[in-house]
Amino acid sequence: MGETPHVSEPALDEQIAAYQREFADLDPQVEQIVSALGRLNRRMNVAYGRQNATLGISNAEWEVLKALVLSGPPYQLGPGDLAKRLGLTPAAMTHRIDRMVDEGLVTRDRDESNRVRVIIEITAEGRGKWLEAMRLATVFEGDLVQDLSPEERKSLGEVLIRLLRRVEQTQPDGGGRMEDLDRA
Amino acid sequence: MGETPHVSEPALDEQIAAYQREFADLDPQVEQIVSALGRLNRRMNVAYGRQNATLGISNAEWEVLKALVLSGPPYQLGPGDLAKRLGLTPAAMTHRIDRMVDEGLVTRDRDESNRVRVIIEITAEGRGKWLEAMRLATVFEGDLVQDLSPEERKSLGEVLIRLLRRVEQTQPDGGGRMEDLDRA
DNA sequence: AACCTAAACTTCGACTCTAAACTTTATAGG
DNA sequence: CCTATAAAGTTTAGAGTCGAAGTTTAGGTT
Repeated sequence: MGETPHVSEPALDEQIAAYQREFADLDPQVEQIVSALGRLNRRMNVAYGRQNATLGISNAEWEVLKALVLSGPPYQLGPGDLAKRLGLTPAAMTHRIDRMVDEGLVTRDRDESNRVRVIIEITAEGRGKWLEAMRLATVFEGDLVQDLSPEERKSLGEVLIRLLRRVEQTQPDGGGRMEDLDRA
Repeated sequence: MGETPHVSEPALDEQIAAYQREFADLDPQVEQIVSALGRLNRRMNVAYGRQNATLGISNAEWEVLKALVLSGPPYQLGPGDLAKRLGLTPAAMTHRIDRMVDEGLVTRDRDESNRVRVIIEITAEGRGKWLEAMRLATVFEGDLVQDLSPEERKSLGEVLIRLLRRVEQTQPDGGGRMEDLDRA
C-alpha cells in the first residue's frame, strides 16, 4: 500500500472559476455539486486508508472482509461472487485472496459437494480486524457529519439516494472498478 | 483501459440492514449518507469512463488535460506540478506523459532557461478532446441532477462543501490517489 | 573555480489489476 | 458410456502505479 503522494489541488472556488473561464456552457451550481462529491470521496478514502493501515490491512482487504461479514452467516462466499460484489475481475480476486489467506484474514477451501467451487470464509482474526476498522470508520464518519443538523442529515441522505437512483437508471449496471478520479 | 467487470452489489437498503445486524453501534442515517456517496461516486466515474472511451481517451488522460486547461494560459505545467495536482508520484506522471505525447495530446519540452525543468503543454488535439469530453460530461451531469429543484441543488452544494471543509480540517492534506473503494 | 546541496525528472524493481487463455469439474445429449 | 458444453477458478502476459535510487542542472559556499 505505502504512503500516498502529496496532493495540492487548487481551492474549489478557484477551480470552478477556471472552469467558467475555459468552458462557458457550465452550470456552476452543478459543477459545485459534482466537484465537491469527487473531492469528498477521495479525501474519505484516504482517511479510511490511513485508519486501516494502523490495523495492518489495506482498503482492498477491508472491502473483502466487509463483503464476507455483510453476506451473513455462515460468512462464506466464492471468489466469483466476491469479484462481482467488489467489481473486480476473477483474476484479481484470486490474487487478492492469495494474500489474505497468507495473512490469515480468510481461508480458502474446495467445496466437496461441487469440486469446481471454492469457498472463502472469514477467520476470527479477519472478523476482528473488520470490527476494529468499523469502529474507527464510524468515529470518523460521526465527526464528518458533526456540523449537520438532524434535518440536514436526513435530507442529504435522501437527496443522495435520489441521485444514485437516477445514475442507476441512466447507466444500467455493468460498471466496475475505476481509477479514482477527481472530477473537481 | 479496457472493459470493466460486471458489478452486482446488494441494494442499498439491504446493505444497511446487514450493517445493523453485524455492527450494532451504527447510525443508519450516517451510513446512508456515506454509502450513497461512495456508490454515487463510483457510478459517475464509470459513466465518465464510458464517455471518454468514445473519444479515445481514458479518465487518467482526461485528468491531465483538465489540469492543463484549468491552469490557464499558456496551458503549460511541469510533470512535478501535474503529479501534485493529480495526486500521483512523479514516476507515474512520467509514464502517463509518455503515452500522452505518443498520442499527440500533449508535448514535452525542456525549459531552456532552466534545463532541469520540463514543460508539458496541451496540444490543439488535446484541447479539442477535453472540450468534447466536457460537453459529454455536462450533459450527463445535467441529467443527473434533473430531478432536483433549484433549492435542492443549492443546499446540496452547500452541504457538500461543508463536509469537504470538515474533512480537510480533520485530515490535513497529503492524501493522494487511492484505489476506488465502495464504502457501501 | 571547485565543491556541495537541493530540485526536477527519469529509471528500476516490485506489486496489483485487466484481459485472455487454460484447467478442472459438472451436466446434458446422443 | 462418451463426448460436448458450460461454469468456476487459476495462470499468464501486459499495463499502470509506487517507492527508492539515479541523473542532470542550478545555485550557493569557501
